[in-house]
Amino acid sequence: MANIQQVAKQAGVSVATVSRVLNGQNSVSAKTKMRVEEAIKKLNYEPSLLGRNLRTSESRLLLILIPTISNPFYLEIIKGIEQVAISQNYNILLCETDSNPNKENIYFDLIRKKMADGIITMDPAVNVETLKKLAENFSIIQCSEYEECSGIPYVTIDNEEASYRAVKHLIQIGHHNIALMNADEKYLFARQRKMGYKRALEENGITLRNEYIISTPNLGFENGQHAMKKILNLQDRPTAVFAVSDLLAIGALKEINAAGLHVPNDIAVVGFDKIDFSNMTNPTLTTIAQPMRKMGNVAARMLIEKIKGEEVESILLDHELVIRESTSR
Amino acid sequence: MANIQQVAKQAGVSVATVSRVLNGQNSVSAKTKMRVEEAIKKLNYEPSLLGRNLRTSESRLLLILIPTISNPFYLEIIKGIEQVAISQNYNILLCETDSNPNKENIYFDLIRKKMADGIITMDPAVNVETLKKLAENFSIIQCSEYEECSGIPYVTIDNEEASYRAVKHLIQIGHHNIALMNADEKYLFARQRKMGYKRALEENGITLRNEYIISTPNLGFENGQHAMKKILNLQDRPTAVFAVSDLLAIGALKEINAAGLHVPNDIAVVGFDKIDFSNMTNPTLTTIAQPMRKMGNVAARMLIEKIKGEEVESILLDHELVIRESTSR
DNA sequence: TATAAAAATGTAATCGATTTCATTATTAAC
DNA sequence: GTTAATAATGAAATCGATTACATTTTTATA
Repeated sequence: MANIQQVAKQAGVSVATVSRVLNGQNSVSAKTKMRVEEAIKKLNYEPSLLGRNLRTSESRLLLILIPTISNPFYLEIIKGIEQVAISQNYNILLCETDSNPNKENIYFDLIRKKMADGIITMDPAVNVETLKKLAENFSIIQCSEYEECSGIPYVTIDNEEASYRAVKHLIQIGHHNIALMNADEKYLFARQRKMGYKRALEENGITLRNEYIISTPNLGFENGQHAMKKILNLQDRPTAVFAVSDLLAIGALKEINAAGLHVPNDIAVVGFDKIDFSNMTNPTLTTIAQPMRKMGNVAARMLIEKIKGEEVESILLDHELVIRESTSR
Repeated sequence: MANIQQVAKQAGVSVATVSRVLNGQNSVSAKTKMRVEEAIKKLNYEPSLLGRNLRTSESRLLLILIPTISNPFYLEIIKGIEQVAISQNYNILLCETDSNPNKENIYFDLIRKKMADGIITMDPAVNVETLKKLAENFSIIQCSEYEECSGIPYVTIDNEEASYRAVKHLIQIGHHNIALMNADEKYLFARQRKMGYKRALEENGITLRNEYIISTPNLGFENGQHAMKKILNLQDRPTAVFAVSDLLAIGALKEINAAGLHVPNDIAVVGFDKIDFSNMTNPTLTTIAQPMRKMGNVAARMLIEKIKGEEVESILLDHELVIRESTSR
């Protein structure tokens, strides 16, 4: 495990010259460059990033905060982030917060202690104040879910509009009794999607029924099952369900099946996200496709710009309604 | 952004003393300790890990190499690793290799350049020689999949036995024509599971039929669909399928359904891994449960021991057959 | 060939912590 | 009240790179 000093000695030059070769500066003569490269090869030298990072005051590490690693929705975003990060010589540290402020704090500490250069958070509902304060001194980008008045740049989709389209689709194929399986309204996206749902109903002269709106604490499969159970027990059973996450929708699918009912004949189902599994269910799931890969790309690009000290603006990306078996007979 | 010098100045002590307070050494008098702590608070000081890491020659970062982030099988292992890592003050860098040597090399470089203290790899089939050489100088543990004669410690399950049990279960419920949906035999686990399959057949006097063994390049959902298509086209269609991964099995389920056949009445299906989704399908999937969480825990513990310079031994963990709807009528 | 300009190289400071060793302050023992 | 032992503190080296600035070498120009 040689260091730069030993390489310099071996090549008969100063450490500065070795460093110049290492960083591809062209103020080194071809001859010395050769000598240095030979020394590097001979000693099997690899420059330590610990030394470099201290000197340059950067870690080239980006933090990604997600509530849970179990929702495939995030995975595709992560891939998108990584793609850009790697190409710009950054690496990513994946941080599962479990929406737990304590766990989140462990990762916040990493940026406070200079072990990370920036944060992409997909879980800003926790610890908003800390996040805001942190954003004053460090580079932070919000991805998918965001805090409205935090002043922290974000990339996301138009949730209200997406939700509106999903519900409108159900109405167009003839449904009037449409349930909304929503997330906890502490999440902005939940509030937005509810608005879209309402707008679609209103525009089509359908009266909103509060008992048709069910809220779940999380976006997991089991939550979908549980919520669906409640829906199936309603007096006037809805003929369609719009779930704000594919996992919820898949849980609903399962529960409807278990009740001996048929999708979409008895109950139509629409999900949200277009995770890979939404195509593996039986029937396949109609859903709103989010441009997850692109969202990741954009978030990473924004963050890196922010780290460089540039101004960045928030961005809304497009979404798409993907009609599949769960809404077509 | 204060540094240790400024804190020392503010508190009227030397940097050594500040460092001692920081690291909780008890050779500091209560009075000075107070003064230092006040200075820290006043200056809002956070010690830089860049400086510390250079001095201590460690990064406290662990690399986790996985072929793809899309298979939930790995996610639970990762959680297990993280649990132990965090508790020991390590952080993990998740590295998706796509089984691509070039991508793998990017991450290998991270350890060569001291930016990581160790590696847990779940994808040793790529770049075996490089891995072996790396293991001479750095701490590496293999998890789940491993290279037999590499001399690198591993934690995994008894794949042959697990496979044997799965197939035996199918035989016990009356099946004789059992297909094996296997992975590419370049993977050790694929070879081992094939052996278990063979042993179960032999012990029960069932003749092995080569056309019943289908091999897929990857463990994805689509591979399962594709392989199942082939199986359904066989002259003498098997009445049961054992797939070496839940994703494959879920793909198979889908395909069987699409063909208008019923699981398990027409064809029984057994998967492998017990990923969360194996319980969300319809019917739910009989599968071999791997102790993923524990495997992650153990791998992390082994790696940290190895980093400390201790000797570590390879470990085999228990597995379990979970019987669900796809094999019970 | 002498001199100025440009290119190549070296010296030493620097990043921000930890830690060894030396020194000073405190306590204990007689 | 000494002296020895112990506790507390500080000075300075160190980890391994980068880089500003100084110096030397080379090239270009007249």
